[in-house]
Amino acid sequence: MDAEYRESQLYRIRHSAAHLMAAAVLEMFPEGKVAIGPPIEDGFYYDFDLPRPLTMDDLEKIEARMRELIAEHHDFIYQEIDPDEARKLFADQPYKLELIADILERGTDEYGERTAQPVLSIYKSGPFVDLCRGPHVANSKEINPKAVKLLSVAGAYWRGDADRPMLQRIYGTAWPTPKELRAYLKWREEVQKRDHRKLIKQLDLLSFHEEAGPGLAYWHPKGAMMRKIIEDFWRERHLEGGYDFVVTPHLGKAWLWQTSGHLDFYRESMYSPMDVDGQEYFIKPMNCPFHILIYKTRLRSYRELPLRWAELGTVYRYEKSGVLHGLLRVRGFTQDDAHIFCTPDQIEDEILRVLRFSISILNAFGFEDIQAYLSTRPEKAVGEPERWEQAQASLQRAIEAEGIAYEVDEGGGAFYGPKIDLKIKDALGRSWQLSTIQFDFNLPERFDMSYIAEDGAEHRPYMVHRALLGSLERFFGILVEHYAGAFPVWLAPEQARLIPIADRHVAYARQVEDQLRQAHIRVYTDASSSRMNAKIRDAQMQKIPYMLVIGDQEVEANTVAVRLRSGKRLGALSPADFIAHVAQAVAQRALE
RNA sequence: GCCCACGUAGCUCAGUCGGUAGAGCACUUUCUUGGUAAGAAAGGGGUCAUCAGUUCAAGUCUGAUCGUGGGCUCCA
Repeated sequence: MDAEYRESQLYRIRHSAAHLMAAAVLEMFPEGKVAIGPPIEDGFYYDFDLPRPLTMDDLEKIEARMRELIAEHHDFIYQEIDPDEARKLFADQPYKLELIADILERGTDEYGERTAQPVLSIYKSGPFVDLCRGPHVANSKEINPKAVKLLSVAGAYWRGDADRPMLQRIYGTAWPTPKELRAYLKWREEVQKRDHRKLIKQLDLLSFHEEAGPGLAYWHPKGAMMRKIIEDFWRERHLEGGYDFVVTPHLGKAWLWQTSGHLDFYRESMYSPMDVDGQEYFIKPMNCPFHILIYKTRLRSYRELPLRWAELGTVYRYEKSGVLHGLLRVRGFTQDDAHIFCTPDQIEDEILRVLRFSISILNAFGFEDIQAYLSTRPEKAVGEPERWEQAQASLQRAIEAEGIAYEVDEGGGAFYGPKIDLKIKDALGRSWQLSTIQFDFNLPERFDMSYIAEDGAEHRPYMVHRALLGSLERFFGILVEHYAGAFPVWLAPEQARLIPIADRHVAYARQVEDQLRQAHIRVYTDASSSRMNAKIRDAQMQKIPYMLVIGDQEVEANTVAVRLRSGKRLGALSPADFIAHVAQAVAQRALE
């Protein structure tokens, strides 16, 4: 949340709306307890401890009451108070008492942020008084009652702590004008329409099976076709980018995971071990230890570094049941993983190279808006400080050399090394983290990796993990939402559908189909008994880029009548011309 | 994992007060052979997520389990 927003009138409107919502809720539940209620991106929430779960009916009543409160033109009055007054005022509000204690003892405000001076302040608006630092609107008339809407109820832990009570959080949104509210609600609808969980079903791309285990994706022929296209592209680019490929097993003995440290730090996210001949084996949650074993099969010379080893490695992680979410959070997924092993003086070049490589691949998939996040050394960390310094400097210089916008998360790195994450913005303006480029000072140590340097002595190589798309499953889900299922021609699982108007045109359609297939166009003939209109509708709903209508005229002239999914018609083209047209669209990665 | 909600045909959903289940689409068959987003008719299709319980009687009420959704926590 940026500083500009915090200073804005909109922020005040939302914050004040949250207070009025709390007022309405307390009228409904006089014995209810209030927690906190800040503005957030696109709206606000307030957390409550109430005697019963809220329903959508309640929400409507609360919203109606909020509008009345707004219309009553209450002033929001700021007042500083001393601790005793505060404790008295909020005597029956245990969450507020806890906040008061925190503010006084820890010098934090009600959101847990440090403040210069512990100041207790309240805001009064009508009958409702809240412990609050503000800011608020001066009077509720600054809130447009028709630009406020309550959206949902959800559970939320007090202070975000899973060991503390579960509260009920009401989410709402508020905007300067009803028009902006409508635009926001429309955007939310668009988000729902593009939901990949819906689209992968409608477009017959993937499925999940509760009988066979949650969080495990099944790729149908069309989904698998797209995955093949993505993988082929990925491999080709990696060859051009100087990578070699490795392939490693899906499981390994406990020794491997003890050595890597996963069993110490990560065990609760790993699938339970299986007993094989009295030995514990684990399904892999990561590929790195396997790549290291390959590295260690012989002595390595500085002359053969850097090594860049890539693998589409399928890993399994036991994610908690409540966090699974379509393709975006699964338990089995394929990382587009690679590890770079290099010498200290190669680091700078390697990082720049991998960053450029990553950006060019993201661009190819239609993601142009990229931001970088640099995470640096946390308090608890392994590895020599000089190495951290060098690694962080090389990361930062690479980002700056590429001229992409970035933010630094000081101390936000993993204990084993600093990293750059790349986030893209999709067609709806939402950010998704895709690429990650991270140093690892831990594993080379634990596995005692080395190379022989010019001086004839053993040295520890630098190791960089990187994934560009992240996981193929998640990336696929993001692609589906980005394109709303209408994929660019090069990615579309079915690029063209032949639509014979009557049965007598089917034979010619089959002939064209064969011709197009020889040109590697992914094409199918709709030979059903439906009318042409129905066939077109079906192809439209499947978001197929090209519909090729074939009737008497086309058979006669040896052409196809080309319709795009936009509704635009290209007229009659010979099969050869159509092939050339598609080749062009594929080369340009055009949407058409 | 936690809070709340939900789970009915392949899909999207309806099902009132507890009285043995319905629609549209899809599918099959027949008729229709058409010119750029749904031609018509007939037919098949259900252990109402699963397992227990209450009841003369459960899709409907209760509990547990599994799964899904909105969030929270987590994502070294």
